[in-house]
This record gives sequence, structure tokens and C-alpha cells, in this order.
Amino acid sequence: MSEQERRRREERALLEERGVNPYPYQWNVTARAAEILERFDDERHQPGEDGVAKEPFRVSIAGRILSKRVMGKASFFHVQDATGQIQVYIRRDDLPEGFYNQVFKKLLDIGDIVGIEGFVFRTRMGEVSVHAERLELLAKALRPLPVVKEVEGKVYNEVTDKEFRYRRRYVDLIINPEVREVFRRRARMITTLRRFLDARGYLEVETPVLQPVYGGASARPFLTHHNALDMTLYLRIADELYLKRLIVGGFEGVYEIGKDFRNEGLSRFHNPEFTMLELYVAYKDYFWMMDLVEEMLEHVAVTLHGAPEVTVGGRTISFARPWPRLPLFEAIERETGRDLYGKSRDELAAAAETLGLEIDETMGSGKIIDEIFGAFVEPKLIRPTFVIDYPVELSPLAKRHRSKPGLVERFEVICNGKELCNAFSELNDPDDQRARFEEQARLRAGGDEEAMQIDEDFLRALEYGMPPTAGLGVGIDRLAMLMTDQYSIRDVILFPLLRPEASAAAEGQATDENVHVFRDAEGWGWRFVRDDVATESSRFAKRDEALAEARRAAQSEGVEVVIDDEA
RNA sequence: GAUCCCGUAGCUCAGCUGGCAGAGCAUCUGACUUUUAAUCAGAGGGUCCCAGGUUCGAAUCCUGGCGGGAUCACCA
Repeated sequence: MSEQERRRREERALLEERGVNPYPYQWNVTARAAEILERFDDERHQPGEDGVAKEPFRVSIAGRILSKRVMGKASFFHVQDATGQIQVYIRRDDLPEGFYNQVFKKLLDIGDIVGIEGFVFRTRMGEVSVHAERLELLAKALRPLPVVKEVEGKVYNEVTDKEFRYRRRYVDLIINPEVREVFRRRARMITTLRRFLDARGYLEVETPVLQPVYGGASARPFLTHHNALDMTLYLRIADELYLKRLIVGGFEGVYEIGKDFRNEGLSRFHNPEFTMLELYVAYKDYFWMMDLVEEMLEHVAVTLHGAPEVTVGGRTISFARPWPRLPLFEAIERETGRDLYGKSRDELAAAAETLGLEIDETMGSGKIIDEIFGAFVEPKLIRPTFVIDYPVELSPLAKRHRSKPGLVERFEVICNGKELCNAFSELNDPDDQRARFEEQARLRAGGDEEAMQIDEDFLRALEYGMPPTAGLGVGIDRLAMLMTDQYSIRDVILFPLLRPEASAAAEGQATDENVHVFRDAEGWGWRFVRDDVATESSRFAKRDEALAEARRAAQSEGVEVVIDDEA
């Protein structure tokens, strides 16, 4: 514990000795900082010579102390509430005997949460402030807050360490107002989407996150286990198959905004859990859906920015309708000079190799086309663009194109070089769907861990008949990155996934019930203790090898793997 | 998974070719009743990420590890 933390605990004890509860129950807030600054009127509210205003502006506020300037028998400090900061002026002689010298000066710190009653005035230096007549501690902070100072727009001692900010987002939010603004804007964006869809009569629904069969996308899932039923469950990788069941059920427009989980790497565009909007509308096709997406995202941009233009990374991107609609193969031909439509797998592989891409045996034709698109086309598409008509191999849930053999009626919206939306005319022929699933099963047997599972119940639902349907998925986090001008997905997710802190692993969950991975002089190993009988592995040179073995052992024992913070 | 960069006080950071661990803010003591990065005088505070090596001597050099960031790969 640092000196400052020890001191704050002592202060708390001294407060308790004086009969002050460091954690009282409530405070009656009548005004917030931003609103006080806005409403203050010098004519009516500023006290005159006699110290009395025409109309005294009395307030009761609450917030966190962010700075403290003691000048003998009077002090100034800034308090921050949800709306911003306001200065408070406090004088010894306005408060009960001893309070100012013994409590305010000695026992209250930056970071403490306080309530203040008083009247609003403007100081000689011109800052609208609250003249405190009563001050009460509402919560004692035991850890010191990083002190960030700002003068004329220049910020001093700014906390720039990303790890600190992500691991202690609560501190980040206190000291970085622009971070609060990002998440407010994200919330406004989601509200705007919801209102847009509600206004059209679509039903917001919730479908299972825990699924016995996962599907709706190509991705590796997270596994979990249900004890009572003794069964493996998967965290959903997409909502799609359940939402389409609801279209079978007779709802004509359903949507869901929720988390999907994909057991894959992290990057500035990928977090293992992320937010997706999915929408399904009966009797519509992908052309109709393109119109809707344009209208919806233009509306979001205008609502958040007042105009369809959005600035991202110093570049202006317009969401104004209409957006270009570019067939996938045309886009590839435009950028590579090669017409790949209708080409065989081997011809595609040869083309890709002459373009400098590495192709291996396991890659099918759809995969090769996707590689070429990702390398040569996607990064070039900056303004929102519909890329349409994908190869059927890449799209096991999309309906075959009405006129172009080998393709499906599918579009992606690419914006700022990255996929933002994915949509299709939904496949509703149950036999074709079964054939597509079976093809996926073959890929799976061939080692493709991302191939889809056969979902028999979904096929049964289609056999009852699903109307023609248009479906859409929107990556909400990526849309939020665009709408808030953030470079990394971690900056639009409040608590992005990080490796656990070493101390957390050691203090938190380490029990003998689990398989422990450790490191000693001989290398990495694992051990497991049950009924005082220890099982210990031989040593591995690499942590990952020991970890993989430990996982196997843990799975067979039905326990967790714990990485010990030792050696 | 690969490559590069980073890890020093509560925060931001300096510390060169190896030689007593530093600054500003924060904290503590004192002064100061309209200050605002308040000011002035003083004080305390360190697992220099961890382990090993080289060396008379390591925050500094070397190796390995841990954590983070960036780029790439993977991933629609």
C-alpha cells in the first residue's frame, strides 16, 4: 500500500472518530454543474455590495473533488458531476467551528465525493462558482486519483497509458471527459437505431446466447458447460438462425441488438465479444435492404453529427444516400484487371498467386476470392459502398442469385476499408439449406474449424415454410468507431478483453480445485491436487505447451486452468 | 503466431558511452479569506516489471519470461 493510501485510511478513521460517516446514505441533488453554468445570470444572481443577490441562486450539488487550492482561511476546489465541473468557494467562517481547519483542510482529498449546499456567484476572476454554506462527505476515496490539469486547452499529466485506462476504465472515465463523451455518443447511436427500427414496426426480441448448436456465421465458438443437463453449450457467434425461426413463426420484422462471441484473435477491429444488430424483414429482398441500410445509417450520421458527413481519422466520410453498389467481381476486376467470375478453383489459385498472394491446398474457390477481395479491394473502399453478389461457397445461408449462377444475393457494406454490414436475401429452400449445411460439414471434416454445424431444428423450421426474407447484420462497435472517430475497437468498448493482471490470477481464483500452470527452474509445467494426491507434469520449454496439456487435464477433471504467478 | 516499440515515485516523464535513483504535479508540515497548472518555505515517498547472466559495480549491457501498444498474419 502506498503512503498516500495509508494516509487516506487514517483520514477515514479520524473522520469516524469525529462522528462523520465516510459512507452516508444519500444526498439531495438539486442542480448539476453544466446547468448551473448555463443558467447563471449576473444581473439577478450575483450578490451585491451587501452580499445579497436580487434573486439568490441556491443549489445543492454533489460530485467528486478534482482539485483543491487552499489559501489560508478560504479555499477553492473543483467538483465534477455527470455533466462536468464547477468551482466551489469555501470559507472557514461560513462553516461550523473547526470544520474547515480539521475536516476540510486535513481530511478531505482529491477524489473524495462530496455534497455541497450554497449559492452561485461569479468570482473576481470571472468563474461561476458555488459559495459553500454546507459541505458533507458522501464517499471517502482510499486510492489517489491521477491528477490531470488543464490550462488553456493544454493538458498536463494526462494519463496516456492504454493499459491503465482499459484496466481501470472507471478512472479513465473520471479523468478523461472525452472518453465519457465517446460512450454517450455510442449510446445515442444505439438509441437512434432502435427508434428507427421501432418506428417501422419491427419487434425487438431476445434470443438465446447459450446455444446447443451454434451457427449463423463462420467462426470458432466459446464453449461452456451446463451442469444440470450435463451438456456442452456454445456462446452464440450470431443471432441469425433464431431470428429466422421467428420469421417462420409469423413475425414479419424482428431485430436484436446483442453480444456475439467469437473465439478468435484480438485486434483494433476485433474483440472476442462484440455487439451486433441483426434485422430480418419478411417479403423483402436484398435490394430493399440496401435502401433501408442507406437510410438508417444516413439517419444515424445526421442525428449524431447534424450532417451526413463524419470525420474519421482526419478524413471526411459521407453517409449521404445513395451509396455505390458494386458487384464483387467487378470490384475485383477494377482493382486487379482480372475477371474472375466463373473461373475454376485452380484458375483462381493461379490468379491469386500471380497477384502475390499465398494460396494453399486447403483453400476453396470462395476463400481465394475472399483473399483477393480483402487484399486489393476492401482497403480502397472508404465511403460506404455496397459490395454485392458473393460466391455461393462463402455464403451458406444466402439465397442463390436470381440471374447469376454460382452467386448469392448478398451484400456487404464496406466503409473506411472495413466491413460494416452483411446482408442477404435469406435462403428459405430447406433442401438447398440442407445441402449447404452438408457442404459445410464436409469442410468441417476437412479441418475447417469455422465451418458451420448442421442445425436440424433450423432446417425443420424452414420446412414449415419461411417467407421470402431480407436479413441484415451490423457491427455496432465498428459503426461506433466511425461515429465517434476512434481508432481502436477498445476505445468504444467500456471493458475490452485484456489478459488478466498477474496479481488477479494469483490472488483471485487460485485454489487446489484447479489445474495450476507454473514455472520453475526446469521450465513450465502443471500440477493438480485432489485429496492431497498431487499430479505433476514434466516440464515444457514453452508456456503454451504446458498450457495446452494443462487444459486437457483440466477438461478431463472438469476443473479450470489457473496460471500461477510465480517463478 | 511474427516483427518492432514500451515498462523508473500515486500520475506524467528524465536518467547519455555502466559509477550514490531525479524533476513537475500529487502527498505531508508551515504561511496565506476571490484562487484557478494558485503562490511561497520545507519534508517524506522507489521490488527502476520479473528471473538469470556479464561486471569491482547494472535502472542502464546480454538472455529468457511477464504485461502493454503498434504493424502484419489469422479472423468476413
